[in-house]
Amino acid sequence: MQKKKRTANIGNRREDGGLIKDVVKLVAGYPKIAITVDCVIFGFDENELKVLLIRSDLERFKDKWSLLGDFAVNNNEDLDEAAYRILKERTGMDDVYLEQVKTFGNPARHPGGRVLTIAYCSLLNIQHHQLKIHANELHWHSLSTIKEMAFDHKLILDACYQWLQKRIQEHPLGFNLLPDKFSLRELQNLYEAILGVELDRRNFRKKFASMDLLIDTGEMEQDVPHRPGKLYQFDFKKYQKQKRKWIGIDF
Amino acid sequence: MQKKKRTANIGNRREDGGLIKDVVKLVAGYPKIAITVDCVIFGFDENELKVLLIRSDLERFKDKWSLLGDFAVNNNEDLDEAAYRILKERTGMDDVYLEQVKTFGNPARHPGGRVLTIAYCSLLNIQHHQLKIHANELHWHSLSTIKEMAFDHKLILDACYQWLQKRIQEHPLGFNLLPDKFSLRELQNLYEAILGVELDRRNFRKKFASMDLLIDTGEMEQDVPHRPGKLYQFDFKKYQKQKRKWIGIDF
DNA sequence: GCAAAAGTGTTGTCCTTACACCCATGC
DNA sequence: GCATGGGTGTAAGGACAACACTTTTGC
Repeated sequence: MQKKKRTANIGNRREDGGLIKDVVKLVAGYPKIAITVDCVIFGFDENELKVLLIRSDLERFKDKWSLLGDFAVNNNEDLDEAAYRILKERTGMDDVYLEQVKTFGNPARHPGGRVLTIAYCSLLNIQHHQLKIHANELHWHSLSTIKEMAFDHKLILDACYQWLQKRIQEHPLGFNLLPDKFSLRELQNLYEAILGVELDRRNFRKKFASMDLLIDTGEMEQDVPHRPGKLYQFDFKKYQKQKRKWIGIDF
Repeated sequence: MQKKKRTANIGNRREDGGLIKDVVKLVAGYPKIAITVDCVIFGFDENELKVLLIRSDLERFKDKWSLLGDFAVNNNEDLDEAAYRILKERTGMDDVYLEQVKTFGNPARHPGGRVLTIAYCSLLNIQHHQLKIHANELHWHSLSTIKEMAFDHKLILDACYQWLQKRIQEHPLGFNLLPDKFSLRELQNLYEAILGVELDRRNFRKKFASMDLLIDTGEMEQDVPHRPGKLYQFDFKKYQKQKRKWIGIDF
């Protein structure tokens, strides 16, 4: 509002109606700020949703937990690549599911100055992906035990959790949290843990049976102190083929 | 991978186990890049979804259309505020619906160097919000006529359109595209235009009737060459109260 | 044989879909 | 009076919710 004059110069347009030729100079003339990519990494273990955190190493946030992140976009990498790189560097883990969730830019969110953070959400199977790096007390936390965190990381975590709750109902993301082969009970526990509700076992099984996207491996659970359940795999190929567009109005 | 050594310095952690005290210096030491906020502004007119664009004033993109955006986060403003400011500056419009959609960071997306863009989606009623600024041939385009655009703006536009298609089915966003008082026919036209489908009139009306979120204003359409329809308002207050959490699995 | 979880069907209710006729207005 | 869209109801089918008993295994 009081910056009307500024915008005539700062915007990518000129008042004389001519075209801008030197785009490098144009971009160079603009303010720049620091960027981080932070990953909210969810796992599932002991029927609980877990999140992978480290101890903040800022004096300011002593004893507080922090998401895995790093200053990024330094190199010639896309945002998604930056997120993968950070995940790899910080945990030694590879081949994990990653998706961009939201960008956080509150001017006061970092005590060291303006820092923009692009939050990614990651889902992985705790068994398959052993942590290979253990700096900063990197380990898994039950979601329910997390109260305060460094920076605005609690805000980011909450946003990613809400995103997950919604997303898992519409897309088959959840399988990334489970072993390749899983029982229906494990699958149901996963949904119950994420959504925070109890589901009817029969209806749950019927639902997945009717989708016809689970492959019966012929194998059974091992070493369980009760009747073993069948193990299934999710048929990603089939899902890709038959993805359908939902049309409806519901709010 | 080949940057293992670098990350030990670049990451916000230190190998000696000590805590970082000077956070300002820490942030200052990191690479910074330019940020823009770009707005995909949708309107609805003549039963078509429209989007507000300007002519790019970069020689490089001569004659190409561009989203409304600006270099941002210069001031002490949050991202949402920056988006509002840009909208106001570029169009003179105020009080519009705005939501963050996605951040784009491909290293090659701007010819002038690395520029990160946070895309916002905006919905407004073309009648209510008259354009007050007309620089750069700012005007409304039918979505279907837009082929090429400057930068990766077509990609951003497509992402926002997909976002809108999904979002409008789950949230009462659409009313932002309509006048305060609207007929059921207008509402249905809106949904049909956005979703690209035909809907059954009776079922559509029944659906909204059963929601009980439309207030009958008692007024009727004026100057229509046929039987005038009733005019309704959306009951935002009531909606806020009864928002319910959807639990289901569907993919 | 007991504990613990696997596996399985039916019924009622609700939501969705498909479909056709009369009504009010402008011209 | 005719063209145009407004307004309405019903029946069939599909999805979802609620609910209980038998089976298999480990101990």
